Amino acid sequence: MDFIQQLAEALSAYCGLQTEELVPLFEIPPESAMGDFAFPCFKLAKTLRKAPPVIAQELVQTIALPPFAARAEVAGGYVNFFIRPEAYATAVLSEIREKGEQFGGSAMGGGRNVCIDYSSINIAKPFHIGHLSSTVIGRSLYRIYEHLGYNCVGINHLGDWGTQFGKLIVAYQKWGEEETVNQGTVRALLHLYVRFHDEAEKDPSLEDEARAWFKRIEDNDAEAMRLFEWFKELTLKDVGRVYDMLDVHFDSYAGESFYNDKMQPIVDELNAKHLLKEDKGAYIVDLEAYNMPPCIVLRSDGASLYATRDLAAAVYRKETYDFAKSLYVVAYQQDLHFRQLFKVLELMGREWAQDCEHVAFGMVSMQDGTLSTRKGKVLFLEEVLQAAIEKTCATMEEKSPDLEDKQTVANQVGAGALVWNALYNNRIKDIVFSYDKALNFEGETGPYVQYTHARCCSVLRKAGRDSSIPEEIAYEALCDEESGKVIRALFAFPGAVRNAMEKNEPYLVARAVMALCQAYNKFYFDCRILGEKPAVEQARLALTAATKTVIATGLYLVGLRAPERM
RNA sequence: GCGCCUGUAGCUCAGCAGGAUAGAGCAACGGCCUUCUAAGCCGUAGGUCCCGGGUUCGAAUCCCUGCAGGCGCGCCA
Repeated sequence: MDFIQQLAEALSAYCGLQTEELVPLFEIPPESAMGDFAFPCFKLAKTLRKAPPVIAQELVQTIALPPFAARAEVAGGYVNFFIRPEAYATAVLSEIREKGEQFGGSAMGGGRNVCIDYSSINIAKPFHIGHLSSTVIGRSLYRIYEHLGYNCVGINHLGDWGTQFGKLIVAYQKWGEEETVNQGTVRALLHLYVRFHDEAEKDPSLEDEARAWFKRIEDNDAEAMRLFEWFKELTLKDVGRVYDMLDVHFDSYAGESFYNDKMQPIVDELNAKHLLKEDKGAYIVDLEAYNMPPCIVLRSDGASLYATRDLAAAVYRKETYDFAKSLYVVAYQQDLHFRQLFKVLELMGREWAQDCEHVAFGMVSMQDGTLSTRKGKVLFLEEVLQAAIEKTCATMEEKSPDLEDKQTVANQVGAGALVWNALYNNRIKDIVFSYDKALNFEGETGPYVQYTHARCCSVLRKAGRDSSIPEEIAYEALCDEESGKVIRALFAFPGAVRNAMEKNEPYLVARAVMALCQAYNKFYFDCRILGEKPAVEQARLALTAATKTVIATGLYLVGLRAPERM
């Protein structure tokens, strides 16, 4: 698997540069017919004071090719290296045989902790389509970091504090019933919340009542706390259904209320370090020197704010988990907030502020406008999931009516379509939600990948094999164009995983898995597997087993289940 | 007004730590199931890489000026 490393060593002798300097210069040519790896000579032109094509020519004539390389060709200013196909196949399949579903993983994390704040839902508010991004990006990063040897702490930073709970209590006491709320759960709470805002427009005194009730929560008043805890419990139970459907889990549910008693020390510290400044009655950290608006730490009435709470949370996480990295998977709207937060931490002398990162993602909207909880204009994620599952059921009824346990597979594929759709692009892109797109099962979709996995399983099953790769393989049977492309796609997978971690971009893994599926489906169409000569059949089965294993790993890292039949 | 982000095929996007003829999927049109899952495969058509400068042997990619859109900017979270 270290082809580039060895080619670089061979080059090093010629040009005098260190192997490590040469390795990153290598490229994959745009077409496989041009070679497996390319070395552009343009950068050497200056130091060697020769024209790139001349350097390329000399390189080809001078260097001693490692045994796995068939030949090197000059193409303009490039040297193109051709790897012996059987050497390529041997290297890739051997590594997958050894590592199995750990392929693409490593121990680079060294067991260090990574905190990942994701999903972070609001209590008493619906889990709507807009929460999908944070939930699945965070979960995917969790799995990618773990794959690379980190120990992750998944944190659901619950939005369980704020005046909205006062509003909710007022609404419940005026218009709610215990039974209705217990049955309707979050939907019922949402109705109350929406009604509060409608009525408050006519009668502003309701806002005062709400503030008074919230004050009672802050003061730990028994009745207020009972309702507050009840709302919280209802929401977590309700949302738990969606988390189960998505197979998402958390290590901590320490939310906003958890930090109530942890903010004072932060304020004291800011004060002691002379970072706090009084301004119009409020206390702020002036960030003008850093071209940012001030960070408000205390309101003029002395109450704490979002930033205060997040400062306390950041410090708590460092002290509790001693993280190597702390990620916040939150929409890009909060970009300024996080830049301020990290800057204040830095000013407090917390050097680890540089290990904190806002993993921002784009907005989700509907074709007819943005989502608004206050107006009750939301699309419940659970409804979308149900629709996806129903569509999957219908498809299966048509395509594979005899399948056992259709419901389980439908859940996996339906959820898979949504999750894949949310993770297939660069995080920062805005998404206009459409059922047509989210429930598409053809082309570059989750079901396509799951289908390819099931197809591999089917071939192996018919051959009476499992996904293990035999020691002895007729590698020369894997030298055709189609097999070669599958091998190359498998080879590219580990780099994609590392890259995804470094950039906190799950789509890099998704794209690598997609490329593998496309290569395999082409191979499957062009190359007969079962019933070929034994040596050929066995080699192609081994390639199928390797593909199945890597697709399964990729699906896991992105956050989808890998059904064996569908 | 200031700040952050985005602009590539009809649509959704990849490519952007500079490199070889700018790639996928969807939608459209045409083809492939008496052999391993057709949720698949193949083909056709479709592009002033937002405009203009600059850096470079070389720019979709880096820098600057515009234009268009999204988001944010003191007591919400």
